[in-house]
Amino acid sequence: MVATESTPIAGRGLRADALRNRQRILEAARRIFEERGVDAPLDEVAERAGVGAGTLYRRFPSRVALVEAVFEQELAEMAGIGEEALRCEDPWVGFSTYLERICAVMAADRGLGDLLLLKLPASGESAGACERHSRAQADLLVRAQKAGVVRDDLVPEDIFLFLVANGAIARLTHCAAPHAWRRLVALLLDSCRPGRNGPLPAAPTPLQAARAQQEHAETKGLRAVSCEGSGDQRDGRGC
Amino acid sequence: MVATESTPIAGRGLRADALRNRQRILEAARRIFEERGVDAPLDEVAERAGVGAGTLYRRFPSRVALVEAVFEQELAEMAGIGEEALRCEDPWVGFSTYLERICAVMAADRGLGDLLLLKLPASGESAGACERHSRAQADLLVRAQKAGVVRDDLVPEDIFLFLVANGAIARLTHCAAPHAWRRLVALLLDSCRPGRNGPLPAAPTPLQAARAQQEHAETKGLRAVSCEGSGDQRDGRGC
DNA sequence: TACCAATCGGAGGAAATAGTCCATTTACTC
DNA sequence: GAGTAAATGGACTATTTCCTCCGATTGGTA
Repeated sequence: MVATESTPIAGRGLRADALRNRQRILEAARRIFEERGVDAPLDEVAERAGVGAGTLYRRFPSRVALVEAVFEQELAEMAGIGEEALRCEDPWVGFSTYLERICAVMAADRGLGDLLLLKLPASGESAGACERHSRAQADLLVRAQKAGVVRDDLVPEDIFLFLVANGAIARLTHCAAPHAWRRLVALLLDSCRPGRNGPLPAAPTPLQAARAQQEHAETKGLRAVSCEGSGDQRDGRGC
Repeated sequence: MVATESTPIAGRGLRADALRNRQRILEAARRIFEERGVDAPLDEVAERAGVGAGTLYRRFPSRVALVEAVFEQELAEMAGIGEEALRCEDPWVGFSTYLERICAVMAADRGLGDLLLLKLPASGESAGACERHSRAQADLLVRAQKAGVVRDDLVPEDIFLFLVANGAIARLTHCAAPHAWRRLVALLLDSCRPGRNGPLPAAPTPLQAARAQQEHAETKGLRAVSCEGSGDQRDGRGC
């Protein structure tokens, strides 16, 4: 395995000025992704970092590489939110505060919000954190169900649906009604309580959810590299 | 008032070939908006219609004009869905089937889905239909609340939140899990039932919802015309 | 038929974005 | 302090999309 930019000791072996620029790029990208999402123009990142476009592209050959480097730490923190909620004794409090906290993150940081809804292609380093996060989500749900405080017919993929919904509200109402997402989350949490509810339509399968996340990544300019000779025909809805 | 293209007898007075082309443009736009949303490239509409870009722009000087002409009828039909649900005797059935039907429309037609979430600037003709639709939505909600089958703390703006959520799910999972939206709608409907629910965070005010819809329209390339000397500074998140 | 105003269509300018290239500059090594 | 490989940055190409302009064409009429 080649030591890439996203290796733990990232950027080791770079010349001092290169290392400095790398850091400035990461900081600029962090802020710009936060404001505009992970599909923000990279030229703008370069400009804000005070480097040329060439420098940015040499350091991070693809948007995926940059996004991974920028959010490496945050991704782990989000998994941490899930694991922390699991340490909460009350299963309902754990489940509900997890959802509230993660949705708050999405509302406050558009880049992280994007990241929670997509699957990075070949996400070498970040894969571990994503894996931990997914497991924490599923554990939170199952624990709450076993305790009888969440309806039994929910599956982990429903959390993905919740996050998609929350992200959309947060994006759309960010300026006009910055707290609208809280209301949606409260309503969704209500709908999670067990009760006299009829049968639900089928949830997405894990595979379907993963494919949706992957397709979403592509719309954000995070397509996998290589793929030589890609036809790249963009038909109507990409199906 | 000048007789514009979107006058009831649209296109009256045009030469025969111009009228024919106008129709072909509308049909092409209808299909392309359905597949890709109302922000699809107009050049593609022209190409599919088999006319030059100039012809399209002469006939419909702005994207707004084209969108209005294309969806004039559908907009009225959507208001009709609401009014039809009001004629349903059971307030809950009316409310829930309205939501299901309108969400189904959004899932099946991305253009209409877009349209339901935004406010067209100066929507001359379509304003009436939108007005009817909003009133029907509010009436459905209030009637269900008076009958005690929907919790009292919901407001009409919550329906907007529901539609935003549904639109996001529909878009994101359209290929991978085409029926996922049904599950979200079912969950949201559950959350509308009255019960032992705690207080909800504040809903967007009508003004806030309207502003969100308007801002959303702008991101779809549906900005109002004129506005001479517009500064047009696009800062980070447009706030 | 013949005329002309209405219409056409596509060439092309402008803006935004992605990604490459290379002449110049600079940090490290000896 | 000089040499060299690394690093730089912005000019440049390509692409996409919007929108305008104008010479060529054609429908409707006399």
